[in-house]
Amino acid sequence: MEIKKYTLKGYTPNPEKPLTKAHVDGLNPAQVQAVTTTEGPVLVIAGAGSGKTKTLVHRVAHLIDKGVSPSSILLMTFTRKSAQNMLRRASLVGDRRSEAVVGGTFHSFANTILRQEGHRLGYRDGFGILDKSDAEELIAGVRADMGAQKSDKRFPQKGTLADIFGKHVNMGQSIDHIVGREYPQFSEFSDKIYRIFEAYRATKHRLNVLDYDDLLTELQRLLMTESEICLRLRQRFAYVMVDEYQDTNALQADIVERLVGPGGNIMVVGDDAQSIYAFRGADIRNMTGFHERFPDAVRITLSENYRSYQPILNLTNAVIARSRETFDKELFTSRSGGSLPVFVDMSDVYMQSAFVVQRIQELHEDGIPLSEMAVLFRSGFHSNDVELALYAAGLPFQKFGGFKFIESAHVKDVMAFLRLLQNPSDSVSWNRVLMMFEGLGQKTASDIAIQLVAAFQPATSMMPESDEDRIYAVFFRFASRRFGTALLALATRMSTWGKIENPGVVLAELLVYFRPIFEKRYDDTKRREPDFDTLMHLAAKHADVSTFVSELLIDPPQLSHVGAEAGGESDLLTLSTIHSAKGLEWKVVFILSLVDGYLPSFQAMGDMRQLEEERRLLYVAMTRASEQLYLLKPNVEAGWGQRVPGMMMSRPSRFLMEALLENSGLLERWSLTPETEMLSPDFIDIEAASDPFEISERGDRSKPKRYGF
DNA sequence: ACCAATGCTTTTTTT
DNA sequence: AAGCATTGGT
Repeated sequence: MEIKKYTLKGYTPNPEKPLTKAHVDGLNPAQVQAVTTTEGPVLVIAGAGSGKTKTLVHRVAHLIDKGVSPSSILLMTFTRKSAQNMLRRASLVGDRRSEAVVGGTFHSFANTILRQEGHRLGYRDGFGILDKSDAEELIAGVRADMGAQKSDKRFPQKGTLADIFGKHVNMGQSIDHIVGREYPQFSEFSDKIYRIFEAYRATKHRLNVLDYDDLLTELQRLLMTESEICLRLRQRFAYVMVDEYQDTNALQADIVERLVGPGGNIMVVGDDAQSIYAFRGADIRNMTGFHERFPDAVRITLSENYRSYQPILNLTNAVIARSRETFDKELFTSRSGGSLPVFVDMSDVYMQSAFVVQRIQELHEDGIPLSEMAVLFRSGFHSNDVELALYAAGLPFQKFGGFKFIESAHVKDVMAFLRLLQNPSDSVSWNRVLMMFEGLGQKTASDIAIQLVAAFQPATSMMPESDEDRIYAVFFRFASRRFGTALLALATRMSTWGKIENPGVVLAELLVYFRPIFEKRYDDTKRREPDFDTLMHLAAKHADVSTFVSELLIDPPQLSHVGAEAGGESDLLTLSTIHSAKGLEWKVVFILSLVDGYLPSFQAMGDMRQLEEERRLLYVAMTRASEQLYLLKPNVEAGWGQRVPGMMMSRPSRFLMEALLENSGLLERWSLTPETEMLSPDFIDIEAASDPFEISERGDRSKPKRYGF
């Protein structure tokens, strides 16, 4: 039946809320400008705590109220969680329509597009995704095939190769160039490294898998070669916003540019002072050179800080003042009052833990919820001792960053089965699964895996075969081996699982099968057990196995650990690496082990660029605090570090000392007495202080060993 | 030839 | 805690 079109004149689609100024109320002039400048390219320099998220949220609501369709707004953020957060907040400011906004990370966006259009690039349906360790394993295999013999003792390790490949791809520079600059010791091999890279690429294609970088490069290739799709996407996403732009790399910037096209509407938001991902190719020139890419870009700077009290800002400003930023923005606030950041010097990490626990308990008793407090640190393991102390004190916490639970061996075991259901030619997962059988080792596993991959190549036979038939065909060749029966039993199971849609159900069945293997393989099953519940919980959120698997790999929950008492608690203390704390804030922040060697970390010393990144890391950590900031400095022993094991590190972070050079009154110092009992704030004049802040003569930067004594 | 158990080393930060 | 290299056992 034909439906007649009838146009209502002078009528725009009815927003659930009328067009009002609601979306600019409560914003400062710069924020209003950012919200209302909707057309053309816009660069927003947003200092820490300057209401960046609020601005983005209001902008989304504003666009929707203007009549822009929510599904034509694309919001790129650092994690899926932060996208969801923003869209939830936007729905409070505006209405529920904002939930239809497309949001996520570059990788998840690429994944979505490639699932739809990947066949144009030669991928079969249900391509798999390799996480970092899978990728490294595959690289190791390729390297072995190409005969990087043992005699080449100095040939790069798989992890190094992966790093080189990653930088090559993300920074858009030749392998030769990267190796020459960052790995000069391998210069002579750069030819061979390049050949391994090409072979690795071919292998991935054969296995129908993409690694993290491929998600981006293949999206880029799609945009380049399929102009029709590119144009369609440009029309579809008429308004693009990118958060944390300072942490994007050349590849991502190129994708943005292609996606937006000439004359498109793009807003990027970032803060060069908070750029902390250069180690994986992030390039600040995406921000500083924004005007070269988009000449008519409007630049807006948000520098009023709504988060922290002035004393905290004074210190953070002093820390960052010594780095050379491109965009000047001394942060200021109208939040008066607040106490000085506290510096506590302690003799070892046990004392540090005792202090953290006791102070948190006191503040908690004073009425500050645990969820308003955080303990931050440079590297995952820096919090080990604090975690033990928190357990002992019965304080519930959650830990972000460092090892993720998805990376632990038993979780990877389970996931390997699921990934094979998604993509049966994933030889990395086959290897993992096959090695679980008794009497089946490295060699046989890889033999079987090779045959399986061959069986899944397209056009192997004229007859269309089902996945399970192909698997059976291969397994039958090994039926007479010791593990033959078990192998065939697995094939049967897999074909059953393959028919179930609901990932929760598949996982439950899978766990029944896996449990005996699990019990035998691990001796600390008690500790690992709870992760299966977590997995079940996550699986329940997804519609099918394939999306469950890829989402878990692309946007893994950052949670690495939940404290024992934390089961049903809702008021949890946060422990987090500084990287994972990006964009968040708490009333009270403790920064652990502010020792030269931990922050800056050893490995960053001796390289100015890396050192500068460490400084920004400290800046990010300190600007997370709104009311109270505790800087902790125990003496630590360099245990297993490559450099001088056993060396005592007792100098406060150089960044802190430098910040205090001109004004030592930025801090308050507390001294602890060993009776577990804490003294009331004990004001010590920094000038009069003894050892820790004494500025000694420093050697040149190329000799990092001199620091720390 | 292949598997599996044992002991040594390594650990930044993450999509 | 997981990966590596070595070695002993089948």
